[in-house]
Amino acid sequence: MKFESATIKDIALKLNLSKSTVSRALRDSYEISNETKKLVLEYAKKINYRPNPIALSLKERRSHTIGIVVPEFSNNFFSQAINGMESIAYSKGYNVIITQSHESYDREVINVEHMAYRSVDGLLISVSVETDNFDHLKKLHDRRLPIVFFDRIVEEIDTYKVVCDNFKGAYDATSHLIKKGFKNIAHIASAEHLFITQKRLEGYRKALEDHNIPIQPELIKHCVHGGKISSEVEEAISSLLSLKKKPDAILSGGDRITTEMLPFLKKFNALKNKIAYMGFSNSDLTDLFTPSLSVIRQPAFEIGQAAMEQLIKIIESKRPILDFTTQTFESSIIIKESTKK
Amino acid sequence: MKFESATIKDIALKLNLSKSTVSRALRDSYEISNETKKLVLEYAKKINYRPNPIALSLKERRSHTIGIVVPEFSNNFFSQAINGMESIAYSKGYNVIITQSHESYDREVINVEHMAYRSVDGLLISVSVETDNFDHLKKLHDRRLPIVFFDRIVEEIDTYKVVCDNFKGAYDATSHLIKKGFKNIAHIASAEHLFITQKRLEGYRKALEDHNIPIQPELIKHCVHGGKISSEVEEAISSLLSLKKKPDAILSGGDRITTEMLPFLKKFNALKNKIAYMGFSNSDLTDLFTPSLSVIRQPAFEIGQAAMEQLIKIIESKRPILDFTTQTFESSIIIKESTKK
DNA sequence: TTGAAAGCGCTAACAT
DNA sequence: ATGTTAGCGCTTTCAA
Repeated sequence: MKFESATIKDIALKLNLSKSTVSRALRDSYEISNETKKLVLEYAKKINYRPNPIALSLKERRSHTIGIVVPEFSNNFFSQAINGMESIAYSKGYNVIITQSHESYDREVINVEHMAYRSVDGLLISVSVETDNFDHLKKLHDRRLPIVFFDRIVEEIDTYKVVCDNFKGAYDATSHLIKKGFKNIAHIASAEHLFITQKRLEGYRKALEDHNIPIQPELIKHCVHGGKISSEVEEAISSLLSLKKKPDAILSGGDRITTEMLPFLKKFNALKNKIAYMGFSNSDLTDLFTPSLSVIRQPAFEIGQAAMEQLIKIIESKRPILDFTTQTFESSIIIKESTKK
Repeated sequence: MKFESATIKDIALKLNLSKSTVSRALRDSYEISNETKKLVLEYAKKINYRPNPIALSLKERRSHTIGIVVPEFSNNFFSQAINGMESIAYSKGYNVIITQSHESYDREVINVEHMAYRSVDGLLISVSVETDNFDHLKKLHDRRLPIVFFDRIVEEIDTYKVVCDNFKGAYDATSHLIKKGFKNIAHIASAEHLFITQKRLEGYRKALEDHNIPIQPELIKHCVHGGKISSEVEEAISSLLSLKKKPDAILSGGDRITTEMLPFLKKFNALKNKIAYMGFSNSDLTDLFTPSLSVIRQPAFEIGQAAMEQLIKIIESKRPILDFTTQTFESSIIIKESTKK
């Protein structure tokens, strides 16, 4: 089943003009007489002519389309960031196509290549939790495909990056817990190799240090799949809860982990004495939980906007950009009931 | 900044062959000698040659790419449906690009046209809440672009459609409330012109009728933006709550409305006597609310899978399909605390 | 077994 | 002011 539409040739034939004249008339070129323009424009309108963007892309090597690759939409941080990206892109005349890696390295590679070869003008990406090899991105970067990283950035590729101050987010949250009087604070972190995991872990550690609390390695758990697999979160929690010296508070290192851990903690807290918890989360619904959830919230929309702005800057820059910067946003700590002493 | 990659021409030049020979060798044509093939393949591999899909699309009028348009990702129903679609598409060798209409008619038109002209092989769409003119879709449908509707379907366009039994979902939910002993059941519905709104409303009405409860028009509210605007939900609720004869239960007609109404009801219920509530929702988090939320859940993943299967069926069909069917899935009623008497 | 040439839809340099 | 031609990367007749 094919999908046909009118071409310049059709117009040229019908009007007894050459393709180039038609092309020029459509683009309102100064060299075309008003009558001809009018003729062409009218007929084009009549048959609902639309330039074929595929042909245009082939010709111009530009598609005015930007590719976005995120781990998953159901994570609110990403859907909000995407909204920010779209708002900028649309205002600057770009279209946007979006795919999910589903936290799979293989899927990410396929999606990235598909987009690149589909001639997107640039790529905005937050890598999957599995991704610890960056060749697929390096290759494209070396070939001058504009790329901007956000959130889960790739340190070793030199381009614009937009992140949250993950160190500070975790530091502030941990400090808050300490000030509240919690002593045994556990951290359920995401995959170890992720840059943001490392930063958040550092923030957690530093807060403990600064308050002279010894770091207990058994209180630090990693979720290899970033919480995507419920059982890994369950295991992390149950191993924490089976320690001789149980934690009295838990800090989650990622959106997915945060929501996955809630049912387990809720069940546990219903029986025994309370464990406080908080975590990174951009969900809109955290106030509706009982207890309402204390969270570290990232300005996802703004991060998305900034990333898109940087990307378009690269795309539209005449000369190669040399001094790439990393833009850092502040996250905010929102204290609710789940961290009440 | 341009993004260059190796072409058939490069290979031909380097190997002193013609473009056509190289093309054939790459496609393993029988007419090419094994030596030549080997030569070409090796060199192609060496320079990491990839065919340019833009050129291919221009030539073949096929992109092996499917476009998906949904109102918004943050609605779990849609992100789950997308996951179902992807699972089928990938298994059949298609790629997928996704956009959000943000419940805006204008944005939907732009996205749909962008995809169509970007040469997607087919389109999967659930229309925005604002969409009550379908010309943009009819036009493409008339031009033989394969389209499948899911969830928010367009009745008047003849193609495959995949939906939930919205009538039954609302009917069962309302019946449940009635059996629980609620007498004054309100319904906060989505935009009136949407087909699914009508079906859900019908289900609600029919359940009341079947139980000999008179329908009170003042208990039926519509959210023109489908709950996307928090204030419209607030207004609906406060006008319900200011009735002389207040409802004792509320049925929400859409995911977005459901989550938006929760804070208001929670606040209200904290003070006065309880109002029960339930609604359509595919959120993973409804069990974490207090009270845990009774919901009508749709098999979003399966709906997505079915829709994608139908679409690929159209795309790959040699002859035009004449007898289009509408596939209907059952939703399930999950009873939790929010509807306890 | 290989090559030359046309064509997909469009633009642009180069005629006229 | 308009037409001719070449070319973007690829496939595919048609010739050799």
